[in-house]
Amino acid sequence: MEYNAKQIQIIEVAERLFAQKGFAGTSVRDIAQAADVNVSMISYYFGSKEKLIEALFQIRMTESRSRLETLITNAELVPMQKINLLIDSVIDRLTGNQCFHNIMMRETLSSERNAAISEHIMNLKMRNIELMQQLIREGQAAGVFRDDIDMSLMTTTLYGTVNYAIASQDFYKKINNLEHMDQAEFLNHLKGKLSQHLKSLFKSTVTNEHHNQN
Amino acid sequence: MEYNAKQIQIIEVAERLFAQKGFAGTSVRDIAQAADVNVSMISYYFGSKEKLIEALFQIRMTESRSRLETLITNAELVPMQKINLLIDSVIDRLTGNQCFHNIMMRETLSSERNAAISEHIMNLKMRNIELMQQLIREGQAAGVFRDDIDMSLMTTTLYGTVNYAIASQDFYKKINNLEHMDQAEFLNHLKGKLSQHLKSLFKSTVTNEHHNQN
DNA sequence: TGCAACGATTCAAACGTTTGTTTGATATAT
DNA sequence: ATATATCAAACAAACGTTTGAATCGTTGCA
Repeated sequence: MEYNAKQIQIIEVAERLFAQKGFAGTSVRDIAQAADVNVSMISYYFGSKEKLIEALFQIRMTESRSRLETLITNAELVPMQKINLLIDSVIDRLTGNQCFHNIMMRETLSSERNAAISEHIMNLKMRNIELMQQLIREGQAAGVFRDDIDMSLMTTTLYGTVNYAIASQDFYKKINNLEHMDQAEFLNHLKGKLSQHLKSLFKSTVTNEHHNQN
Repeated sequence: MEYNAKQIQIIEVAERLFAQKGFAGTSVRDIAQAADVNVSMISYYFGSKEKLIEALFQIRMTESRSRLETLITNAELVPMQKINLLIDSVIDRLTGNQCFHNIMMRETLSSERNAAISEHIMNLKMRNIELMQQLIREGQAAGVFRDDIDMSLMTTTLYGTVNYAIASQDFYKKINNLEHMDQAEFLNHLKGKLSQHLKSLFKSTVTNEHHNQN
């Protein structure tokens, strides 16, 4: 499915509004006005509001497909370097697509799920955890990673931390007295801090050195 | 502000529905039907749908106030034990009030914020981070914690991990082949895993031993 | 070049529902 | 008898979607 310029314009505006106010909280008239098109264009191009958000997911999901996989699997790096690469990649991906990941988080929080969207999210998570699994196994085979790593909880910490940091960035700004920064400057700062934090967190937990039971 | 039995019934039903479908996605008629009361009772008792969710926040926030503070500050425990107590307390609080924290997460993700609710959330986060700050300072004064701990990112990892784990519990269940468990059994399992995971994560990162720069 | 014909696009208006809230009559309890 | 609680019904506004006429850009033929 390819989309013309006007359709993409509508999708991008809808993405921003869905992130700001939620799917149910955004009316098709809101979207039409912000995208500067007639209300009926949304039904005309997408069929319905529901199909519009499905189109958004379809686009963003195919965009992200296999961007990282080859980079990580092919690089000739030691396992810990690959983990660090993965961490930075997740930080970049989530900070670079805040609106979409905001929407995805909202969908994850919902019980009444759109089937098509649920499957998109499920597929993405499967890919992510398989990638992580592969990296961990590599490190274990090389003898530098511990054998008792809880994979799904490591990914939970990775995505959970970055997601939560982005969601409460206003609070983080206030707490750390960074309100003087503009958005781009602040985001760079946050990315650097997150990268440093998560890398040191993962290093201490994942490597064999200095391992002691609690 | 005290509420009678019927009001509490309405609030609890609303909490469940807001968590399942979002605030905007839940109609007052949904709530009235699920709570088995007439539609007009919501306006009658709370004034409006907006005031209803504010009442929910007011109740849940005052409930949680100063439950933990005294427990932690007064206990005669070593700093690391206090941190572990904090971790378990956060896990208990978030798993025990999934609906409410789901709603709070949704509010955090929103840009168009209700002022009263924003302030409740801000106050809660302030209390949480001050508590963490106090514990960390104690450990540093005792010489067992590192001096360069990023407080706000540690809390981000703590809350982010637990929140994300709860939000994607269905996925976690599927990944770890735990679909045979009933909800209570699974939740216990998840709490145990989270506790173990976060404690080991914090221990390696926070303590002075084996510290090496990356 | 001129023009008819065509499908794709755009629009204001209207459609039928659903929304949050109010009303006014009735029931219950103190 | 007085205040509180409950209800079906009605309210205007907002909702997602459809309609049908108007406009646009391209193509085929004279």
